[in-house]
Amino acid sequence: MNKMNRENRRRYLSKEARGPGMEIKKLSRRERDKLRQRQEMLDAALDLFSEKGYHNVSMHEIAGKAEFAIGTLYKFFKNKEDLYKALMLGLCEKFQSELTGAINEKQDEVEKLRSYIRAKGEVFRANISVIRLYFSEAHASSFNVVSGLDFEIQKSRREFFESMAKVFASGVEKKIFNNIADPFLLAIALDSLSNAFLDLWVEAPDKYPYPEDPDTILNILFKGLLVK
Amino acid sequence: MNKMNRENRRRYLSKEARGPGMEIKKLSRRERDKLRQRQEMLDAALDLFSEKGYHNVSMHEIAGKAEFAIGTLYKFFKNKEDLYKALMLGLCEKFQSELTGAINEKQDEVEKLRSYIRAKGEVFRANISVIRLYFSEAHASSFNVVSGLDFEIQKSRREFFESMAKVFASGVEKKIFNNIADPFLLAIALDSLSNAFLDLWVEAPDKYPYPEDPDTILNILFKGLLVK
Amino acid sequence: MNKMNRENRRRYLSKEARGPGMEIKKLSRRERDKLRQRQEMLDAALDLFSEKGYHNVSMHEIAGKAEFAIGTLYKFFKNKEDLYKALMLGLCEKFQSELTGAINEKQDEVEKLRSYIRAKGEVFRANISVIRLYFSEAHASSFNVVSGLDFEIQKSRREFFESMAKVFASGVEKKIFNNIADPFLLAIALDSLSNAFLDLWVEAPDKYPYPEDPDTILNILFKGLLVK
Amino acid sequence: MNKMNRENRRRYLSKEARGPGMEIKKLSRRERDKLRQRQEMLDAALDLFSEKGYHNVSMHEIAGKAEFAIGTLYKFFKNKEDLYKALMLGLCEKFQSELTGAINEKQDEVEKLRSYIRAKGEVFRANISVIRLYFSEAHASSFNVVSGLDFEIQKSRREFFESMAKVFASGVEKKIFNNIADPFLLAIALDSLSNAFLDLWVEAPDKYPYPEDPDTILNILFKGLLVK
DNA sequence: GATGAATGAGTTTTCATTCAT
DNA sequence: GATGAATGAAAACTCATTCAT
Repeated sequence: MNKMNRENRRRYLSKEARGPGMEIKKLSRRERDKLRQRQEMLDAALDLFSEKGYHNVSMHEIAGKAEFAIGTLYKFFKNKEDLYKALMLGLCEKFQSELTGAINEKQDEVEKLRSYIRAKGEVFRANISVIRLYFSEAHASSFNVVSGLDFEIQKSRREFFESMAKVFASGVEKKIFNNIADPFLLAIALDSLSNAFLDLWVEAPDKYPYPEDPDTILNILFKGLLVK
Repeated sequence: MNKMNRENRRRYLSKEARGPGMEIKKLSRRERDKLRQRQEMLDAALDLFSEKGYHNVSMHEIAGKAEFAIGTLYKFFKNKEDLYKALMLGLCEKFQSELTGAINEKQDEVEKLRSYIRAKGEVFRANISVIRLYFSEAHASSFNVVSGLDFEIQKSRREFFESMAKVFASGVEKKIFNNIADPFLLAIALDSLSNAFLDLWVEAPDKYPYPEDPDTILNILFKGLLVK
Repeated sequence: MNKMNRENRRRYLSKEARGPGMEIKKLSRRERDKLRQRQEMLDAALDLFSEKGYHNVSMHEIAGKAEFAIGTLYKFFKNKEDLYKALMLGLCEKFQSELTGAINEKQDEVEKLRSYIRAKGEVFRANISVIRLYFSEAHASSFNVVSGLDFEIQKSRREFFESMAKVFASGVEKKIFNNIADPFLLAIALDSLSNAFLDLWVEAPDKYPYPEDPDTILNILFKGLLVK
Repeated sequence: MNKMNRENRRRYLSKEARGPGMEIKKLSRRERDKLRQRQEMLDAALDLFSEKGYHNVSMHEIAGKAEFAIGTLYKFFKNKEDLYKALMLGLCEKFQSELTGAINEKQDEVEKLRSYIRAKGEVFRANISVIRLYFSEAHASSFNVVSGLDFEIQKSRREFFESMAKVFASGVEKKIFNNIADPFLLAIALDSLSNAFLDLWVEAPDKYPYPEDPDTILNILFKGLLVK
């Protein structure tokens, strides 16, 4: 069952990741249909979970919204938890890869950070409801709704932090940055700082818009607070 | 939830109930009893929710643990959601007031920040499971398990940030701090930074212990990252 | 849960076993009500199971027939299997005790056997549908619908065979019976022989009525088939 | 269900299908294929039902094990009950015919009975799990899981009893047996007696092995229990 | 006022069966 | 004729909530 799931996931994600090449032709119509159906189910589930939270959405509701019979839903996901995990994992990997892309598309270290902050804002803006869901039910888990979800997600998060830590390390090496803290901690710090701004924005979009200029956030790290 | 915790909680809440001055005398025995009963119910609920999460605890379980009849529980809280809200609100106010206390007990601005960081570590250490519960089910809510919870909690959170913003503002005025960002944003930044360290600690207490020395965190703000 | 069940069962069975003494007064009205309700549920279940078989009866159906809410049914029996076990165990013990009584009420060994055969006919006549249920779903189990049911039932059956074996042994000792086989096997033999007649009767009551005269059955054992 | 069993079954059933004489040639390849497929389905069903019981096996499982599509299964058997009936009927006829064979292969009446008892032990030993299935779900039915199963099975059983009754009648005629009871009842009696021994063996194979020597069972009928 | 028995709507999940390809 | 994806009715069981005692 586990194996099956992993394969489903891989197939799904490879499609996700796949560029617009000609590889799409390799999937038979049957397979493409399945993939589309699966995605329709995930989309329906996402809408409902986002709106009402995991425990307040029934499988019947999801099936109904996706316009499939309940049995069909269970053909694709062995149970509610499995569906939730697939949903979250897919989304996290998508977001992570967008942010990683934002870092990689620039050469200069400072530009990488700016690009990251901008991309993060965009990802949030485009996916608020999902992110709310993530924060409300998946984060800080272990004992959570869906235990086990975290392991894979944390891993991918850790990987992301590592790649951002490399940006800081390289900046320090090039003497662009002062060596004020462990690069990994700096990565965490920048992440949390941008989260804080996003949090404000989520709660009061008008009063606290996410800054257009990434330096609004970066300066908190860049300029020393303490007068020497 | 260990014994110490329960006592802390009780101590706090009796203060809560007491209100300012000697008004305690104004409560009749009847009223005091009710208050005690209510607290016993909340304590039981906290233990269970922390352990298993909101949706995996039944009202019967709570009533059982608190040693009251289910009907009595419903006399005090009109439904499960109401009970959950009351619980969370109480806890948040307690935490907020401990952190406010930590700030107020020092004169010097830098010391206030250090004291805050230390206190936050202690609050977390002493209340992990509650905090996990908060993050997993209450945070980023409004659309959440328990809609409406947020309003009061956000208000008290906002108040706290305001008082921390004053610390930064006053530090700037005294030329202790450079004016690198809006004081409110600095408050948010420090909060999020310490949260990030606590997050690391929660996920891997051994690998990422919460720093003994508050300056480990503060230096990320204090020292400028960017080489001038 | 197990403990609770056992207590329920004991309470139930002691009532079952209890003679018409004054002990009944010891039960509060509350307790008597519970017992009556429980019995109403078991009665409804018995009717339905007998008619349609274990797997073709739903808990809702049982609750409906007994005129209780489904939740109430689950207050009394933790699940469908538990209900079935309680039902079967109660019936088996009741039957066993009737047969044991039939044996004990006579002094003479041959009379004991006759009394047993008569009593068995009566028990069957009065409880066909139950017995059909027993044969169809509980017997020859181990891998059956309700594994574990057997242990207690087999035990009580074994005990019954032992007491019948004693009748044969005592008959042999008194030189009433020839020592043609192990008394336990003779008990088994008589049981199976009477079962065979009952089987015939069940399948074609008119063509093969269960014999009025117990000797019709007994003679198959009593008189030697083989010409010496 | 071991390999030997499957082969036995196949051998038997091909005979079944063949019918008497060389009619096998009359079946077209198409028809022979169908018959083989049908048998493969029944074999798979038998294995699964024996292992888990009627209600715990799904049609999909059966189709899967038989390596046919579910639709194909439904081409052969109009529903699950129909499949079950066909399976049981086939098995009963097989067993009945083996026992009839055992009787017919001897001349002497006493030897016929001995041969029957031995054969019955062998049939049981080789088919316990099926027999358990039969006892647990099919026996004493009509009102059972699968109503209607019984009619044909009872008919074949009746036929068998008739042929055994003839053995007793003929023995009486030859003055080998005393005329202690109706020959049909004697047939029933011997059947039930051997069942009882098999029952003991099924429940405790070590404690109550089915007797090597058929006379252990026969003597209960042969020798008179009652002292004259 | 306290109690806890009773309620029944609602949840997840399974599986026999159909029918378009 | 074979296939197996899709269906949806139905089952077991839970639990927030009510209300008669």
